[in-house]
Amino acid sequence: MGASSKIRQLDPAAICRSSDPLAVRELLTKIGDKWTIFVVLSLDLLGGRARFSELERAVPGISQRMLSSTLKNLERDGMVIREVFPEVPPRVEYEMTELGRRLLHPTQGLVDWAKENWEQVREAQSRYDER
Amino acid sequence: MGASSKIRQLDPAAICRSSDPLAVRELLTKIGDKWTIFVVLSLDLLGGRARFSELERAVPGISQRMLSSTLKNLERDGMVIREVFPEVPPRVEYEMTELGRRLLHPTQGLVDWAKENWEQVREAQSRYDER
DNA sequence: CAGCATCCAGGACGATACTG
DNA sequence: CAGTATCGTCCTGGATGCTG
Repeated sequence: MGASSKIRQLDPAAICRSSDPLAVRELLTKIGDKWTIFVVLSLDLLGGRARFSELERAVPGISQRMLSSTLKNLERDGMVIREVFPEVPPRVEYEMTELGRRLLHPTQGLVDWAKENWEQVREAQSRYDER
Repeated sequence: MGASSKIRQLDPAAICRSSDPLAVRELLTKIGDKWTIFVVLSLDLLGGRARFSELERAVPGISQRMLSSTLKNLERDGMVIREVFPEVPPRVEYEMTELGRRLLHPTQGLVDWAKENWEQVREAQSRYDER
């Protein structure tokens, strides 16, 4: 991109005008929730395909309720596909879609940023709280 | 850690081990809230420095309460600096720090992703809801 | 195994009113 | 102008127990 180099700015107003005023914020809010990013990263780590219990183990601290709900949202958003095998005991596998995989790049950018800067953030917080 | 270039993967477990298990998620949750990204983008748009009322106008729909609270968090995290001018009527200016500016790149990545993919997400949701 | 149903506590957020 | 205070609502998410 960068064809018209003029529109290289970040324009919140433009964001709000781009088709749907709520679209961007909605997507950002989605992946900003407590578990989505970790589930997405874990699923990718597990080769892009895993079953429920594998994810449960891969994401320490997540409850069944939240894993279930997070996966359901991801499925609804087209990020993962849920496949049920008619077996006993039941087996369910979740696979990342192409759309889901595209989320990995910007996510990685955020994770890197967080890793590189969280210490400075902590220091700033300490300084702030001292007063 | 990180010496071996093999560790180029996204490892949630590694994320959890990197100094503080909650750090990454905490930062992600922060910028995933309802207003932070828009305030950051707007402040950048306004030249990296603006007063309260300018931001209020730049971020449509935000209330004084939320703008105030969002700015306070950003200040605490070292993303912006709050400068009070002892005048009548009072004037307060907020300026982005270097740390805050560093947040812009990954944020832009997310915004781009959201813009490029929200339509596909909508379609997926429609298909899902039809059943 | 892979979940759903229920209950509950805490926080996010909006609306409104007030102030140095 | 740049907030704070207060109130009420909605939603998130944790804990627990039950099921096909």
